[in-house]
Amino acid sequence: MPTSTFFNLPQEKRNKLLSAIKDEFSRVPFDEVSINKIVHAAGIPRGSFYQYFTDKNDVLCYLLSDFRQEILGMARESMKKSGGDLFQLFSELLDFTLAFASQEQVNGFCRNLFADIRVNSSLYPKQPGKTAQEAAFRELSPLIDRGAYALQGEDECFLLVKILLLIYLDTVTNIFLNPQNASVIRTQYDQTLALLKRFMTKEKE
Amino acid sequence: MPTSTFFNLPQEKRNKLLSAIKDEFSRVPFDEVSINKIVHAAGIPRGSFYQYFTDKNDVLCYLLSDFRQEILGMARESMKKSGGDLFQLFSELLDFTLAFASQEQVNGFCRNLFADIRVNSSLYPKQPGKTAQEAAFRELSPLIDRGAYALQGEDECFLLVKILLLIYLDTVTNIFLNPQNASVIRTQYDQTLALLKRFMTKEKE
DNA sequence: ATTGACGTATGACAACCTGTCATATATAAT
DNA sequence: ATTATATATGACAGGTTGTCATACGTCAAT
Repeated sequence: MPTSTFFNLPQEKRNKLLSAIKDEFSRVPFDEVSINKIVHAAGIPRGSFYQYFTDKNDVLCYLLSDFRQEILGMARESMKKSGGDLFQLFSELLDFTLAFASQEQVNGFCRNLFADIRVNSSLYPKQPGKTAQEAAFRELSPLIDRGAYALQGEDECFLLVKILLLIYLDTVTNIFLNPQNASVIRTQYDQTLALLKRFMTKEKE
Repeated sequence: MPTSTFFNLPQEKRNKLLSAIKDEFSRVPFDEVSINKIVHAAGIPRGSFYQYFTDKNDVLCYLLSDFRQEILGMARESMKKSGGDLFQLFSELLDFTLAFASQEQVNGFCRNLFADIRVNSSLYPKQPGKTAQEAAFRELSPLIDRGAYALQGEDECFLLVKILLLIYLDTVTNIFLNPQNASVIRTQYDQTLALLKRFMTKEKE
């Protein structure tokens, strides 16, 4: 998070800096963001930047914290309206996000942010229709015991595999980041699988 | 992917380079990886590196393609043994991944890789027990209509929200990367929500 | 054996980047 | 008026990257 010095800045100066930051984050993906370019555009000396932020990451955190606030606010609204319908919430959440992101300046930022996640992980090659998920599914598909699950058609089977992949990836990531919590996270993983299994497995006749 | 020149390299030289690459990718997260350090450690001139790889990303792709192969191989095995049990597969998958990653050199690499994804996204602050997921859940939890879902206890409710969040995030990412496919991806999202809803919603009495 | 063609190797170069630090300046407090 | 504290500044050291003109080695055909 930015230092207090940053928040004490005269409005005008802070806005100019913020605008420069957003422009730069919209221009290129995160790892190509240049602090040099930011300070130049904002017309502040290089040293000042480091008075406000410790580093590029710090800036990103700040930008995202705003975004998170917006999302949460919207979520509360939706839940109130629907009387607590989770699925309704997540349906609206996507609309909201896309609407939010389609603002001129925000759009480039989002694109670069997400491009970054994906490219860095490189688990998701870019060719549409040829994602790693789809490739993996095509490999596994013929091996799946089709009779076992209460799924309607090939499509739903794909969706289930996709869900499982997401959970798997998230778990692995979590464990690497918090090795000390590995066993808790592992347990949660097993529980999640069990939960899905309970609902998706066809009753034996 | 590396150029053919790279694969034509004499074994010894290629191995030395590969080893240097793995060391460097184990040392620091992706965006701090230094091609300079790699070529120095491998004892090859700087220009040569660019003869083989176009760039850092290229190297990562190559490293990950190996990894993906291993995973896929294991998956086929598991499916054969279990007769196509998806949940069994994903349970074993995590074990396999963690075992694979606990090899000395691989471990650092994995840690850095995943750290990168997370830190860059910054949606996942580091404090254990205080992930964005958990924070979001605590916010939403009281608003959820507890009677609506066939879930057992608070824990399962949390797991469901977590799953929904993963799917949401994945969808948003996908749309930003393939805006031209937005509507297809959107449809898939809706289908996934519907699928989960069908199973998780309690029958009305 | 000479010539050319091709793939490969090389390292100097220009252009950029970052984080720090000693110094200067402003602002407030005694 | 003096001291303390907060902020501003920009030069600097040490790094990075990708390119390119040049040099090398090998193989084939004249």
